[in-house]
Amino acid sequence: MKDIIARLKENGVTLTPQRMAVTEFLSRSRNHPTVDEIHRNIQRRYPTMSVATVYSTLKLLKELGEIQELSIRKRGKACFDPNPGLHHHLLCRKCGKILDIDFNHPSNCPIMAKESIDGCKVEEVQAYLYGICPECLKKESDKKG
Amino acid sequence: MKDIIARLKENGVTLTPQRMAVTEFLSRSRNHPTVDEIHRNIQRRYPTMSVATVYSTLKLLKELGEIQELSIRKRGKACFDPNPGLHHHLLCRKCGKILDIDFNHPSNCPIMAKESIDGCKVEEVQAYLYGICPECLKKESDKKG
DNA sequence: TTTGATGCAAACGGTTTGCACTTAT
DNA sequence: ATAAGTGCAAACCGTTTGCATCAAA
Repeated sequence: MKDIIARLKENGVTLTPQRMAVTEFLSRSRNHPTVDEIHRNIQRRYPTMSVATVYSTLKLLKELGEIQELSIRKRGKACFDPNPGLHHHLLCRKCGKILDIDFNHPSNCPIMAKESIDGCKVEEVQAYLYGICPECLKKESDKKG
Repeated sequence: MKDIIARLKENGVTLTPQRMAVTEFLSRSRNHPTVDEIHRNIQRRYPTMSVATVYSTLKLLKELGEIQELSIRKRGKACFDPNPGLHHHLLCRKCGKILDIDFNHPSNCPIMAKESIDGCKVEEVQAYLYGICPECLKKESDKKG
């Protein structure tokens, strides 16, 4: 969080209150917010905050490699991840939440052979797991007694 | 191809020329076409073919489990896969094509432990590999001499 | 005749764009 | 004075929807 602001400064980015607000909110969030979630939240403090600015800030942060946009969408809306590094995601089919999943593929997994799967050069892998999150699993087992 | 038509018939689906055309075209295609790709192609033979019908047919085929819609998009457009089974995809960052990738995770891969990754129950995995397709790899090595 | 599929056009919703206004250098 | 960022509204574009028309059982 501190570091990201520092890096933005280093990159000559003008740190306006709006950009700070987006950056801060996204850094704190763990639920891969959509544009309107970010926008609505920030509007509580900056009533004039516009969606256009949210979009432009997200674009900026993405280009600087500080955040990432997921390949998948929440009900048709883009969602953003403050962690730009490689990791995977689970989509809970009960509650719709998207959770970060950290795991490494074992060395005998074909996708580790980064040079050749079906003759393709693989540079990055994003796994989307579909299933049920711990919270919803707990609810289920509670119901059963 | 024959089988899918047969299965549709079994399911009591009215096999209109439009539905046949969509089904046929998608079955033959290997490049995960978008709605307008499907539409444009079919319009050559059925000039009155509407996008609405393409959408409704794709929805129908999806619900019957005969095709799948990918989680990712080609320039913002949904793309469809005639293979509804579990497999993965490579997105070529040179030419933008989406290729099918078939591989199985080894048994020591965490995502095979379907009960528990970070406390989540995993039911299905879709891996999106980002890299370079064989065709573009060839072009590259040809250039180098 | 009734049912359901089609085609058109309008509506919808997320995202992008253009432009006037503001702010900081 | 110049350059850059913001906010508003309109435009954009893929998708969905409503409805009149058409075809089949």
